Amino acid sequence: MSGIALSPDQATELAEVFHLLGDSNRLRLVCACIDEPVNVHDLAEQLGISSSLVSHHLRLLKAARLVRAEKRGRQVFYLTADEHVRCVLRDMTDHLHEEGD
Amino acid sequence: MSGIALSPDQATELAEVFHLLGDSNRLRLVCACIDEPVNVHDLAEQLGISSSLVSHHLRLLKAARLVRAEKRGRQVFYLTADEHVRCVLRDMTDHLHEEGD
DNA sequence: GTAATATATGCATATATATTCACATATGAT
DNA sequence: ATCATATGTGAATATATATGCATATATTAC
Repeated sequence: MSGIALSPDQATELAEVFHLLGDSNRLRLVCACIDEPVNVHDLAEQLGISSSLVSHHLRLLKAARLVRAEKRGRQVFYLTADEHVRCVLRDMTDHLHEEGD
Repeated sequence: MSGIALSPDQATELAEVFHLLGDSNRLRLVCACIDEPVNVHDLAEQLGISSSLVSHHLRLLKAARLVRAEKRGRQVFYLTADEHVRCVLRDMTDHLHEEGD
């Protein structure tokens, strides 16, 4: 048989992570706070989208534990939480440029 | 600033790949033919879904060059094409089991 | 040629989901 | 207390998309 045989459940679990990274805004959010915590307002400004939308996306990312929230005063700082996802993202972004056919 | 600052275009490009992997059936397809070419019928049987649905998904995966098609007689064998994606998938599936909070 | 099998494809549709807007909640300053 | 700022949330909606079904195309066997 060979290959990686994923059970439906395993596939669903893994696919959920990829699905979250499969939206460009969410992907940019995870990448933006991969090195240090960033607050919602700064994330919104950096991406050029509304804080509300950022918040919506962060809620999903947090629920999947891809990011962690850290409250400081009235601001909330977010930080990419999943070490393995961080690895995958660095890996993928490294290869963004060396793509010649 | 730090973090990985993806331009909207870069994010879209990367997100497209993740988006494709973000469906459990497609994810299983890519994983199933990661080691050796597998034909459509076998893929359908292995996943327990229709050949039509497999074909629909393979078309998307092929368009994004995540898989390659290889025709042999009246069968078409598919093979995971993107070396980097293969790496990510092995990496991710390896960590599926060591997930204790 | 016909028949049978393997893939592909176009259409219809139900469902999911990204986004916006309005409003709510929380925190700090005065 | 009020005001301003930061974040979260709920509903509404437009769009995307996974799937099924019918049908088309290709290839082999006869």
